[in-house]
This record gives sequence, structure tokens and C-alpha cells, in this order.
Amino acid sequence: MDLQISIQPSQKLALRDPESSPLGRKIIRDGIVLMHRLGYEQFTFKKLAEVVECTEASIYRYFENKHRLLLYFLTWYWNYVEYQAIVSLQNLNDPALKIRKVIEILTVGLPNWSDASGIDKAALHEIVIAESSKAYLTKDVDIINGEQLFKPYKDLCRHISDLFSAYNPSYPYPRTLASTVLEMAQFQPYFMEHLPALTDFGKERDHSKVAAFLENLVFSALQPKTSSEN
Amino acid sequence: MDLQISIQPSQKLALRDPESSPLGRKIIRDGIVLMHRLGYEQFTFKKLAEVVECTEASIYRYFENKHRLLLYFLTWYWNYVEYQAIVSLQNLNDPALKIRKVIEILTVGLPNWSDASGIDKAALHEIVIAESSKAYLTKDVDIINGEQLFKPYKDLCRHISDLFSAYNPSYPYPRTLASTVLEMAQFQPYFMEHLPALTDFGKERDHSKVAAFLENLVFSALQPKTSSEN
DNA sequence: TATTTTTAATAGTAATACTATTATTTCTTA
DNA sequence: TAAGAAATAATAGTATTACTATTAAAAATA
Repeated sequence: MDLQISIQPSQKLALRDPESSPLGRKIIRDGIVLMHRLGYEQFTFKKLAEVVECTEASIYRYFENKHRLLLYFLTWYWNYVEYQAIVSLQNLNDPALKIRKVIEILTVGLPNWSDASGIDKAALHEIVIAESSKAYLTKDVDIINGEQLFKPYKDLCRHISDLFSAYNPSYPYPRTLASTVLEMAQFQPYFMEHLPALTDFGKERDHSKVAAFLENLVFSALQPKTSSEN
Repeated sequence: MDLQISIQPSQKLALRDPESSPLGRKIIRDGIVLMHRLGYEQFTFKKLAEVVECTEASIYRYFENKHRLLLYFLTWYWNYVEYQAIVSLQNLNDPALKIRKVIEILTVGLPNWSDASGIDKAALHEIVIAESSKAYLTKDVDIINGEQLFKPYKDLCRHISDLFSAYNPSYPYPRTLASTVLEMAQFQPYFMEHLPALTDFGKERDHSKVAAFLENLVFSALQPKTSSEN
């Protein structure tokens, strides 16, 4: 299944649409691999230019700065996840099953983990895990948010919170729970690998452990309360 | 109550103990205020040197780089929270009450929010909220972790997870739940202020809403399950 | 008082994050 | 198909950042 059509990040993110030229496409593909290898801080446009075999200035014609490039990567990912979630859930009816499926997509990975885009999705997923907080933990959050650049993430959060509300309409914190699940689906695998003392899991690469934790957490929270509790 | 004695970050963090000289103390106090104002990315030692009225090189004699300075700030904060948690909980017996108290300390703030240290704790708390992820979301995590520099945070996580285990010894994810609570106690107030669509709260400054959510989440998760659930 | 030790300032460098200008290629359309 | 226009990329810069080697001054100690 080829689904490039659905994964076009906002026009505002790039100065020129990188998918419209061979150089632009190479900047995205090679950029993902290089940022994954070096990490956001060590990644520079100069180093990317060497890999892409163009000049630094050419990259600046596509992206204002590396923060915008990171946002472009993340937006691509969240659009992809949202699309996959819609496809995977459309023939499910049980609200509980839908919730389980979404948690699986967020942690273990996407069911269709290959297409013709040429994008290294494993690298992209690890960029999302390690760098996505840096997209909004900046003094420019409010400006970036005003440009609607977090819309895909917020839409996905809304989508998940709707699943929670469908399961239990009286639960008072569906969105907060959704953003908690979204964030922890990234942080806990990172903790597992680098700071295992913060988890109950060994230094394993098995993300299904995180899925089990999140399922337990979500279904406990959504369980209608008995009158003895507040 | 004066408790500076207990809040000495690790020796490894600073090249020279900043609390041992007037210049060092000024670097810490002014550094907190400046990093809070500019954010981690825009904060530089040159700008701090202007405020402190010393040279850039003088600051480098205390801290290797600004990442180490951030770690110093965070360590100070987590040591302070751990200390306050111990003091606040020592005369409580009910496990549930202890959990509630810790959540309150993490979200609403510390009970004794003033001492003689001269440190702007409100600014420090906001640095923790906005910047602490940047302490470990770096390619050097494993090196820094090997130097035991995340110990105060891990100790606090362990402390909280012990409270969870005391409340329900059969709960299988006490540490993961503790790190989830610790992270969300910072992220959710940030979301509330900058990305309210990710929460169920308006753009308020009332952190007690976050506390209510976390209490609900924790006590639901820790509730012994009936046999009908997995 | 002389000497050692500590502490800070000077004066740099390499790398980063950009930008203004110029050159080249590609696309129209006459 | 050739000339002009538009798009795209390269050259060559700059200001700032992150740091360091060396020197100077101050403080502590003998």
C-alpha cells in the first residue's frame, strides 16, 4: 500500500516543498538518517550538506532552520500514525479493542511498516522517541502553535481521547489521559533502554511491555468507579 | 527552616563547588533567573557573564558547559523535593495519604517554599518543567548516567514507587507508574499553559487540576483488579 | 616577606547558524 | 529554436557560540 499522498506536512513548515524536487527529497531521506545517527544537537545543516552533496545554503532554501526540519519529520510521523490508526480501526467495533490497537500502534510500531516513500521509518520512529519533546519545549512554543504546526499531534490526541470517551463517557480526563499515553509511549521505551531504574523492565527492546503497562493504566482509569472512591 | 546542607549536588557536576565562593553562588542564583528568562537554548555563558559581571572564562572554571549547569540546577531541585517529601511524610501513616501528599508536592509546589538559600525557587521550578527532559534526551545519556548524575531523580522515583508498593504490593508496575507521575507532573502544567488542547483544562494556572488527574490515575491503577479484567 | 596556590582575565580558535549576492539551470513563449 | 524570465543552487561571506591556552592578579600559607 502506497500512501505518500496523505503524508504531506503543512506548507508553512518548509520554505519550498521538499517533495517537489530530487534535492528536496534527498534532504528529507538523508536528513532522517543523519539526525537519527547524530542526535538533534549534533546534527547541523553543514553535515547534512556533505551527505547530500550539496551546499549548506541549498538546504536553507528548503528549511529556515533545523528546528523546522525536526518539526517536518515529526509532522510526517504523526500524520502517518493518524492515517494508520484510521485504517486499522475502521473495521473494529469494540471500543476496548480500538484502544488496545491504538496503544499497540504507538508502542510496538506500525502494522504496515514499509511503503514506497524511501523514508527510513525505524530511524524516524527513534527520532520521534528521542527528540519530539524538543519540538515544543522551546520559548517559541506559542508562536509555533499559533502557526498550527502542532495540529497533527493535537488531532491524534483528540482522536485517542474520543476512543476513551466512547468506552466510558463519564471519565473526566480523556484528553489528559490521551496525552499521557502519547508521551509515555515514547518516554518509557527510552527509559527502558537508557534509564531502566525508572521502569519495571530490564534493558530489553521489547516495547510490548510498555504496551501492557499502558493498557493496564488506561483501562483502570476508565473503569467506572464504585461509590466508595472519590 | 534552613536546609542548604542537604542540597549539595554531586561533586562531579561542577569543576569547582560554586557554593564555596561568592562568584560561584552568584553564578547559580543569577543563572537560574537568566535561564528561566531566556530558556535553555538562548541561554549562554556569555550572557550570564554580563549579568554576573565576570568573564565567560570565569564561569567555565565552575562548569564544563551549560548542560552541566542545567544538570546542577535539576539536581538541586530533585534533592530539595526528596528532602521535602521525607519531611512531609514522616508523620503520616496512611499509605494513601502519603501518595496524595507526594502528588501535591510534585504539582502544586513545595510546602516550605522559602529558605535562606537566595535561590529563586519559582524560577527553578519552571526551569524543571520546561527544560528537564533536555537533561537526558541527549546522545550522552549513557555517559552521564554512568557518572551517577541522574541518581537524585532515580532515587525519588524509587521512593515514590515504594509508596505505591506499600499501598498495593501486587501492583506490577510501581516504578513505571512513578516515572509516569513524575514526568506528567511537569508536562501537564506545561501543556495546560501552552497546548491546552492536549488537556481537559483551560489555560489556567491551577496546578491542582493536574494533581486531581494524577490522583485519579494512580489510585485507579493501584486498585486491586477483579478477576474479570486482565 | 616570600612563596605557593587559587582564582580570574585576556585573547584567542573552531564550529555553528545563518544571509547577501552571484551564477547557473530550467522553463516559457515568441 | 532562441531569448528572456523564473527558479534554483553555489560562493563567500558574517555574527555568534562554545570553548581553551596562557597570562595576570589576588589570597593563603609558611
